[in-house]
Amino acid sequence: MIEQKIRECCVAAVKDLYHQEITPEIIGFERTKKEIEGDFTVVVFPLVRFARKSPEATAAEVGEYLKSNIPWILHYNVIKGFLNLVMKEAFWLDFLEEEAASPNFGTTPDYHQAPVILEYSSPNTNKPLHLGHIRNNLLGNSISLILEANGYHVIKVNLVNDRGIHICKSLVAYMKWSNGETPKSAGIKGDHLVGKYYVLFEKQYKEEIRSLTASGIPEEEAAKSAGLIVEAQEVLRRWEAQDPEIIALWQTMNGWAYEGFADTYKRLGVEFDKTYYESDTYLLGKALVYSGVEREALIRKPDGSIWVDLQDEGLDEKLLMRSDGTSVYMTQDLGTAEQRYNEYHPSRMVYVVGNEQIYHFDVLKRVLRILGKPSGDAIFHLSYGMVELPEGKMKSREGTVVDADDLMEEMYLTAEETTRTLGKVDDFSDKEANLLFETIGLGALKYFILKVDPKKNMLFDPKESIDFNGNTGPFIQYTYARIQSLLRKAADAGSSSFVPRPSSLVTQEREVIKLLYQYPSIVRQAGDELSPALIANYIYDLAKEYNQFYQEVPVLREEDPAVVSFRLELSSITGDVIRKGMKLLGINVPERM
RNA sequence: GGUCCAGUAGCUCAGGGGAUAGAGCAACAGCCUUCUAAGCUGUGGGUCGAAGGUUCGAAUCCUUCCUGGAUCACCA
Repeated sequence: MIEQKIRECCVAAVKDLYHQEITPEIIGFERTKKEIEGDFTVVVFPLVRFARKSPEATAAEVGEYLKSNIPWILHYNVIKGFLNLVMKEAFWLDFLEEEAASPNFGTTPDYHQAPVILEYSSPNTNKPLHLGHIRNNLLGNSISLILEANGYHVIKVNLVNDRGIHICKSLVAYMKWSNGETPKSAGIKGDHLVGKYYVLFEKQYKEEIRSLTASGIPEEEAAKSAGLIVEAQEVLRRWEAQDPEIIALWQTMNGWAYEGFADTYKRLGVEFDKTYYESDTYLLGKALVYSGVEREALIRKPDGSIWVDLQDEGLDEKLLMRSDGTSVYMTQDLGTAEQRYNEYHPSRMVYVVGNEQIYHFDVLKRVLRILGKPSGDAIFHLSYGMVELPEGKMKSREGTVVDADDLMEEMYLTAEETTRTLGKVDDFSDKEANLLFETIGLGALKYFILKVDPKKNMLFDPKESIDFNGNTGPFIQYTYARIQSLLRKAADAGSSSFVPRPSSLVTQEREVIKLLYQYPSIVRQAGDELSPALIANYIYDLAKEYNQFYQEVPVLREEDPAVVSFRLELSSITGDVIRKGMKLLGINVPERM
């Protein structure tokens, strides 16, 4: 890595020239800005106090030292405290031949012993997936691929929320009003059918509360005493008592939901190594909590409920077990964390969960620590921001939820319309064309979501369809398809595979190579920060740079066959990096579009 | 009220101690007899929420304030 070499050489320069010891980290090292001549820039301001000279003089002396000690440096220039280094072309050409052309470029060989457990998706069986889940799933899927590229063994797990009072609500509604309809008889996707009954319950429940309050009952009391909610609670009791009738219906309706989810996951392109169900895990953690009481790390209140007191740590008291001895979400999460930790001995357990649960994970880690469990330190909550609509947060009650299946279908249709209008598929078979629409539509959606920093909230306006021009998935896909078109034409013309070295590089070639050089460090950084956005923005920069090259520099039209051959090679490598980078985002690229 | 996150061009987003703050969209003006115009080039557009502070240097770090959001359930 040239950066390390240059940093070390700067340390040596300060030692030899100024007889001072410095550490490599204090040196500023970056890519040279585009308008200025140079490939890499050393910021020497931090060195001037050791040199006791002006920034310009320091930069010049260090520059001279670097040039005579690092053979790859051709020359340098100094602007204020910025030492701009120009590398020899051989440096870039060696890089292309020896690194970029390698199939493993940008991936680290498998070297991490302990796996990483990555939990994401975590749907609720009474609601179909919506845009928020899409972000979650795309992030989880992409992060798993990025971690794998960085040499980690990733175990992707899904924890399905398939029990609880909310699930019982859809059961009650179904028993009352369905007349036994099924996804098949209703012609509705399973998860949507279940969701329909959940919504119906909420609607009727609200109606019931309204009529109760109209007859003079306070709202709070009405919400508790309404017949529907009482029924749902009764169903929950029967469920916990394993009532065969309830269990059977519960299994049937959950089965419908899973069939629906499976379709959505498939179209989104996400998958899991293991699926956990809360109905299996909700009792886990109780023993942990009891042992915590015995060790007096937790508090049992007179009514029997168990709490953890985090007030010394600046938080509140938090319930861990109800007074009737039943467990809450936290109890279960304590249990599953321990279970996974003991099963896989992971180096990290990453949870892709929305930022509304920051407090939950904070408490979870603290409680595990209080209980003396090391699993708490392995937990990392990847908290991502919400997807907001122009009018604010998505609310299922107000019908402002953007459904995942609908959105994917819309993207497909928009892709089809745009593509047909442009006349791009006139010579495609139906099958090829449909595949292309899916690739472009889903590519646009995925890129749109993944290009923004996971931590930040993002805005989605359903009225404005996701763009296909500019900083978008289709733009990148188009660039890739263009490259493949060039390569096909060249292959047809029978150009040789021998790639001679060009006598010199034009600016556009050099800029593309410099960006290619960044790729491995971007992949590493994306792995360190668990941020697909870094890959997305990088691939965009690369595609944009390549397009400029493509537009301004002849490839096949070039007369010198050696230059043609080199430019094809550069194009081919760029195409490979675009494909690999997009793959890390879970986005496919088409050979033609 | 406590805690946490965010505020950068009209809009959506990059940049998270270094040079004159960048892209895309939208607007306007160019570029297809030549490798795919889902492209390329150019123009306009900014007191980086505000004020202080640290620093040779601050959009970036610290403090306070303003605005928006999240969260603080015997929900998950």
